[in-house]
Amino acid sequence: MFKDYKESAEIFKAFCDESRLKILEILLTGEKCSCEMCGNDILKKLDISQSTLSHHLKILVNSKIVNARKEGKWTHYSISKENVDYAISLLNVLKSS
Amino acid sequence: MFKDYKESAEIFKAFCDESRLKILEILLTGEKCSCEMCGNDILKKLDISQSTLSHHLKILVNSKIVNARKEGKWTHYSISKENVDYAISLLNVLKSS
DNA sequence: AAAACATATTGACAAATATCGATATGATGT
DNA sequence: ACATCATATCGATATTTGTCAATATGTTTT
Repeated sequence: MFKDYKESAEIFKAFCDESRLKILEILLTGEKCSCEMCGNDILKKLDISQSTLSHHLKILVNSKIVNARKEGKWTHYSISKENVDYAISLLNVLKSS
Repeated sequence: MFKDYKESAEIFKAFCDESRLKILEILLTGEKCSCEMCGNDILKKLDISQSTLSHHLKILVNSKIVNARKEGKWTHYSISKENVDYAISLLNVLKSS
């Protein structure tokens, strides 16, 4: 059973938007610093503005599925495999009984 | 990688709303016919109206996470473990590399 | 400390979503 | 076939979300 509906719903928000799935897919190739995220290449690939990217990154970090590690000028973003595992464990509950 | 962003996002929509998580939790105890869903007990527990429940059930069925089996007067709802597994497999991708 | 650059926040708006009460639809039992 | 009951749809509204351009903030380099 889910202990905290609000928190669980929050976690899955990470995955229910196309742009965020694309961002996660990019992070799948390894940690990316924000300079790489905002560099024209990736932004162009996503086809969203810099502020929209920032908004989505905030949601991803908020859901704890993405880690943000600040190092001087840049923030480095990476997928939290630990919390992906936690999300998976929540889904696994739905297979019980 | 995600083949179809739109479809994947759709699947995870099942889990990103508190009411839907509560409905899934109820279905976790086994298939429920709509009479049981709409019976006062469950509806009261969810604290939503009948039409709102119907709306959420539609989203759940649409995401394929919930099966709807029509049998005469009633529709029987159950969790599709197969598609929960599919959702899990999508999340597992995020742990690779 | 000023300039340059990266990123977050703000304010505005459109689109999507959650919700309700009322009504329509569709199946069952009489 | 009519009445009843279960559930879906409709129409309305409030809230949330995604998006952008503009601006603010915060870091680095000169």
